[in-house]
Amino acid sequence: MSHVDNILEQWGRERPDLDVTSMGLTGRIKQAGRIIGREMEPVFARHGLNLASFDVLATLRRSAPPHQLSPGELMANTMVTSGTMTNRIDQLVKAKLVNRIRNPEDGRGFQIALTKRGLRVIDEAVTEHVANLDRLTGGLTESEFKRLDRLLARYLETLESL
Amino acid sequence: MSHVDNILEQWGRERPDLDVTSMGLTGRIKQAGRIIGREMEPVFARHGLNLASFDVLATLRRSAPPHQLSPGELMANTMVTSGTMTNRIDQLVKAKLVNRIRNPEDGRGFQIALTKRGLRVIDEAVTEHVANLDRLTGGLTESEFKRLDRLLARYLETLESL
DNA sequence: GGCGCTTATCTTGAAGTCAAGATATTTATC
DNA sequence: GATAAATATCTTGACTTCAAGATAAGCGCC
Repeated sequence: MSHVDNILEQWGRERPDLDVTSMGLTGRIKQAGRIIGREMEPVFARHGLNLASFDVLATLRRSAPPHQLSPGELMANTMVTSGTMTNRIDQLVKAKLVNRIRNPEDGRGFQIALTKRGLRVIDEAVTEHVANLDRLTGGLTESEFKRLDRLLARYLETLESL
Repeated sequence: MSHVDNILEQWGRERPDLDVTSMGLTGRIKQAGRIIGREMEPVFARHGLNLASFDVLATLRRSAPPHQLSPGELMANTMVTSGTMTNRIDQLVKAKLVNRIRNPEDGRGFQIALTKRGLRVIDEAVTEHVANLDRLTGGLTESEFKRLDRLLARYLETLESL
């Protein structure tokens, strides 16, 4: 029995006036997200990355060649604040995985570009990351996977239109 | 179309060699978890709490009367480290929502107990929290909700036995 | 062309977390 | 009953994040 079921049972005993059905679904989503996140980290670590740096490098990698984005575009894609992004970029520059390139047409802006090494590192890391995600979803049958994926997509739709 | 679908599409263009199907499902779970977390915060804030303090108070509240647990038990239930728990308890003591009670039978240990005010605050907060979670799942039909919940429980089962 | 407004990025300070180690108490062994 | 091992909790230092504000460069209107 899952951690989440325990919590629901306890609430049922101590606050029987509450209907905690919705807490079950949301709790399971958050719990699954935590476990997935925890299981992702070792793969990143093997390539000298963490979730933060992987996130930035992957965002650059999947953007069209020449795999360059401004800090502002990276912020929008990764949903972190400007301070966080400055910090992340600083580290990646230090690790020689990206370069800051001054934008010649707008002196306020930069382009963040993958270095040759950055491209190699993220390509290797993503390949292994996908294999890891396959492992993390491998306990489901194909039918279960499809139904869960479809229902999650539907749920996200309702969440994102709140 | 969701943020997650965009990411999958980009990977499909830039790394067509990868099968990113599993990234879809895991990405949706993590994204849904993020949104749910973000939407939960304002409710906690209305009661002077954040996710961390709500978590501790709720764990105490749903434990059997007299709603007391040791820091170690709280750590096990909330899955944070000892330093974090000490910090959380300190704040709750300062806010007069819990008391540290020396354990007379084991001088190493404490019991953390809800104060009268703590009990009132968490009871009010949980009631509103559940209503909020109802709102966050209200976009699904009853049938969709049930099927999603069941599949998530099944998926968690596979994850927790990794 | 200059003055203010907007935009892009960085800096600062506060908060929360963790890992590692310190402290204090109990339990076990002799 | 003294000493060692185990246990429970707290302390410290480093790290990441965010919000708010600072800095710097472009843009528009007179």
